[in-house]
Amino acid sequence: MEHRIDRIKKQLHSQSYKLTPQREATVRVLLENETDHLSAEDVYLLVKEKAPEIGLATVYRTLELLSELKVVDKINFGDGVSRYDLRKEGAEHFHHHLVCIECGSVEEIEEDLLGDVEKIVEGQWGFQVKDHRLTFHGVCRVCQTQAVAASANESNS
Amino acid sequence: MEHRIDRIKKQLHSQSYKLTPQREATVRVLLENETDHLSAEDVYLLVKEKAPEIGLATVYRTLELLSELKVVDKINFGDGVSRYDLRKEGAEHFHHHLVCIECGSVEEIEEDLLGDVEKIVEGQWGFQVKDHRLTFHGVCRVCQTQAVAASANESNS
DNA sequence: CAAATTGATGATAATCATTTTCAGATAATA
DNA sequence: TATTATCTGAAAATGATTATCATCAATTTG
Ligand SMILES: [Mn+2]
Ligand SMILES: [Mn+2]
Ligand SMILES: [Zn+2]
Ligand SMILES: [Zn+2]
Repeated sequence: MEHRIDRIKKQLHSQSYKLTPQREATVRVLLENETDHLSAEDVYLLVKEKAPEIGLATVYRTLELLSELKVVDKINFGDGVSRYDLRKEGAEHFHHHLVCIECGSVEEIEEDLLGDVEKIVEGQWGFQVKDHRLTFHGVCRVCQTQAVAASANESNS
Repeated sequence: MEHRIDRIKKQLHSQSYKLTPQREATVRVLLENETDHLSAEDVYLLVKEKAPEIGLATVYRTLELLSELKVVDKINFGDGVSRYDLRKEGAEHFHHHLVCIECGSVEEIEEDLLGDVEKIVEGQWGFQVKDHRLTFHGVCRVCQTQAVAASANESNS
């Protein structure tokens, strides 16, 4: 944890930005909720618990800054809000997401999986890939089992 | 063109929606600008040219309706607006996009390319894929050539 | 046919996420 | 220390989208 904050601190300094207390508190919240996909408002409420005087605008500014530095990725699942997702340390590309259309759960895939596809895109379209966004929409494991159970229930009622 | 409108008309009717003049005008604008990625406001301004009395709210309502019917896909490239993209006729999945980080151009890929990846996701994650969103961020062919030209220019100046 | 119901529309107001403004703090620099 | 640039919180502004509501047109009912 401290190690990752140090890392981010150095990244900020390398562009002559400072790790202010507000920024540090924000980064800590992101690290402590790494598996979630928090909106700016979500982050704001969590940061307020440890730094009650922080303003919402500062949270937005910090998230924007971390986005530029590629510490976080800004992502949009189609509800009206942007969500901020910590990039795994050393990851070249953004990770993928599985969004369940039944229950709304979001699962992550760390594996790249797109190596071959990117080769095709570079070769066939002459497009130099720097990053990607991939989201699958479908039915998660849990909802599949529930659907099976429901239909079984139906057929013997 | 008329053929595709007929198709959409039937799709609407099958859910007991009507193809009103406003809805038809909106669909026509989408068909006539198939390669673009229009925002609701964009669509509104274009529809106004052929049906000046239409209201913005109706355009939003129509786009929402077409979204439900999977006639269009609502997409978000990270600027603050939703864009609406006609789905190719008979296409099972949404097509992919190449967004240039230099010039902002957006290119489309109709080929699916994700068959293998989806097999892995279904097999390894037990996630039943229904649709996907894939966007590559990088440098388009045009900007690559310009970059080469610029650096060549630099080295012999 | 006349009356009643329904669905769709346009104008407007309301909502809500995000950005901007600005005056005051804080930290870096000379 | 004086100067300068950076950062901050509060509040106002912005801009996209949604909700409201009175009206209209088509459809159904009696
Ligand atoms: Mn994620
Ligand atoms: Mn497209
Ligand atoms: Zn689910
Ligand atoms: Zn380009």
